[in-house]
Amino acid sequence: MARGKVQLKRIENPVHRQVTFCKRRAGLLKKAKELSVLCDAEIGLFIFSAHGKLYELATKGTMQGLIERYMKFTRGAQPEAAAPEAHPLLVAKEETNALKQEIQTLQKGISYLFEGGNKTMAIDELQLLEKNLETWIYHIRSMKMNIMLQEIQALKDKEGTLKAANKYLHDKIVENTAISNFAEFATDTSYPLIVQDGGFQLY
Amino acid sequence: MARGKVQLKRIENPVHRQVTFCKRRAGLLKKAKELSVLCDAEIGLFIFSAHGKLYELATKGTMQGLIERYMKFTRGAQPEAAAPEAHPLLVAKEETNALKQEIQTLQKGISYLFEGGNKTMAIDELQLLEKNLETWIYHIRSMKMNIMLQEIQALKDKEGTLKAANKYLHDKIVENTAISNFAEFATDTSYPLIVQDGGFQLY
DNA sequence: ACCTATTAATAATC
DNA sequence: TGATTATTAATAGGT
Repeated sequence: MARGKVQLKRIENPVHRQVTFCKRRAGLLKKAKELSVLCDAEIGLFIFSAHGKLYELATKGTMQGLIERYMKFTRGAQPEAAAPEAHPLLVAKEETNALKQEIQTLQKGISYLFEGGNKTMAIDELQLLEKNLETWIYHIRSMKMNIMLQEIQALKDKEGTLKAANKYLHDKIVENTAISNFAEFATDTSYPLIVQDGGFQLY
Repeated sequence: MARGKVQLKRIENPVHRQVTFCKRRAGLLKKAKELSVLCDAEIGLFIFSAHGKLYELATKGTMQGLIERYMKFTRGAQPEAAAPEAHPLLVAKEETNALKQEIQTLQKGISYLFEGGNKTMAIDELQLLEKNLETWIYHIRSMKMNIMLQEIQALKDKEGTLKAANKYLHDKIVENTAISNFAEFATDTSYPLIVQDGGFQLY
């Protein structure tokens, strides 16, 4: 993607290869993060350099957790007859992973908050604050959400009632007109009697 | 990288999100293959879509094999205290407890932050934190709020239209009845033609 | 490591 | 889905 096409084969010059490895590795990790954020996907990625160094990314929880999920998934596809839930050790490890993930989520949030680059704070102070932020946001958000969801539901109910009333009245007019022979009235459809449903979706 | 910058946040529109997921997933897998070929690296990549579907790439051998290599590598890097290996379940439970305690400690911190009694932190650090915290909360909140307020407004608009249509129809009936002497029709008010405004308030 | 000319990826659109 | 295309993003080659 620059100054000349690239051939899809091993770069023979070791210097070029190393440089390209660094650059493309960074690019790949960035792309993986972006995909996970943009599309709500969970991604596990590990790269072994030619010299055996490991680079990894787990977009949710730990790599261990993602690998376990992967194993479970593939095991499910290929039923290899293994009693999964019976082992208390597995259960305990899953719980551990869940907790680690919770902590990681909080840490991710704070790093977003401070990505402006103030490294001057103590780690313990930062960690203390992380949870506070999440907790507070969660409470505020859920309260607001509840209120608004209530209002939306109330309005939707009201809409239903009005539509029903509307249809009832419209029917009455048609019926009435038929009896009275008010022909011009029966054809008066200029007013929007029916309102289309909108396309809003909440989640 | 096209027709408009992309924001690094979850794409809310489900259609856009799905399309982007397909495209970027393809791109990511391609990039991973390229990196492995160009730079002689071994790459394991798995992607779980939001709906749980798995996409994977292993540039050398099977994913299982790569995972094993990964495990071996990380195990080597983090030598887990050899001694208490006697009882793995106990170890796992201890880890769980430690993590729970960590979370609890973090949660306690919120009272520090919002009850004014913390002399242990530097003032300027606190002020910086508060400011960032509020900014972040504001952003999250306003995004959600905007979506919901839009829906509420749309529903209110629809309600207004329906009410107007309702009133128009009702008037027509009254007028029609007066002309036609359908006395019993004019007094038919049993149906709820008018809906009272509810008492919800936001803010 | 930093710079740019280019290529590659892809968001919007049909 | 599958193309098309206008743009942005990534990066190869150089300094």
